[in-house]
Amino acid sequence: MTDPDAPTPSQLNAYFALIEVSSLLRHAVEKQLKNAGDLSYVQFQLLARLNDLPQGRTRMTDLADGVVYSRSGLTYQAQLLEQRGLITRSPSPDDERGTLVSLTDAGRAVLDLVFPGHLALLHELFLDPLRADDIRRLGDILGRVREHMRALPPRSAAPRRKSAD
Amino acid sequence: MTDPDAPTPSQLNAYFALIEVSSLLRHAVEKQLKNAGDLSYVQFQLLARLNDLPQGRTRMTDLADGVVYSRSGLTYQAQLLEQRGLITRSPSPDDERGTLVSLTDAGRAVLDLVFPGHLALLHELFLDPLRADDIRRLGDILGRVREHMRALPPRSAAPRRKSAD
DNA sequence: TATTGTTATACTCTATAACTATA
DNA sequence: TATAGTTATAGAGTATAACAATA
Repeated sequence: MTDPDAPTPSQLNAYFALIEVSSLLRHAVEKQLKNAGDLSYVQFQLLARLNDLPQGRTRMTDLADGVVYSRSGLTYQAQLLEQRGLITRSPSPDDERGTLVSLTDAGRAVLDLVFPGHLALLHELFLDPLRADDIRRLGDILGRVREHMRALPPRSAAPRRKSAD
Repeated sequence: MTDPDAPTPSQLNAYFALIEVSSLLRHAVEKQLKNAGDLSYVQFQLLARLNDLPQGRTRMTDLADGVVYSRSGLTYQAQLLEQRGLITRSPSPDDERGTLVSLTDAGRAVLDLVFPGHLALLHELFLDPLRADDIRRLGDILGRVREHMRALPPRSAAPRRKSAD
């Protein structure tokens, strides 16, 4: 009755809407990426992230940051991408333990191949029904949540310590 | 240069924030549900949906609605839940082809077991950093996106027609 | 002929732990 | 001793197509 955690209708509404929207969006995007360039969403994220880096390369660990899952999962995806010639991996000169990941021209080509459809879908599903100020506000609010989550002790994407929880 | 689909920084910001927030939230929630009640997120959604129905039961197809994936996927999850005694399946009297799914007492018990932690996490990760009016606004905006998506010809959760795309 | 649901199957992804090597 | 990354392995989830039964 006085459960402090009992969510208000407004809170539930926001939660459910977030879950359903992100889940539908992700599902549709995954399909598009698969069809257009035979990429999984994670692979696309990795390539896109590399593409956004000025130098076009990083260490594995930095690449994984925020893509949320285990080291072995990253290695697995990197292997697939390397086999397809979309990235290269080479030992880091600075730290001999590290691996530098680079986007290849072929990798950039796949991104180019996939991007138009990706953007079209993004508009069709997500952006079109919203006004510019809605979008700003949405980004603002979710941006704050993101900062909050990033600042929390990592429950999920724990670096390597003893998995709390 | 004049690509009509080129997203503005504000649009990109909203998109990336949505993806990261939902993905971190989902990851954390999945972990909690697994630990607290050995439920996958989908299983939780199915049980919760059944729990919200006044009669406590529906047909498979209606249960799948919005949980976004294939019929066989639903059958798979329903099998797991039935094996654990959390739901029952029985032939529908109205339509002999249909299957009625019901939540059992054990199913309700698992939900009760899992709910407190679920809500706590929801607050900790998602709701706490937001003001009440942010949450209202967020639910409003995402609610509109949701309606928009639902109204679109189903690319992903296509009922059964010839899979477009 | 269309629809409901199941089955068989193959594949992708993820996580855990053990391991190598460098710092 | 801690960190970067890989490997081995095992399990969970998903999709496709073929199928049976009913409408």
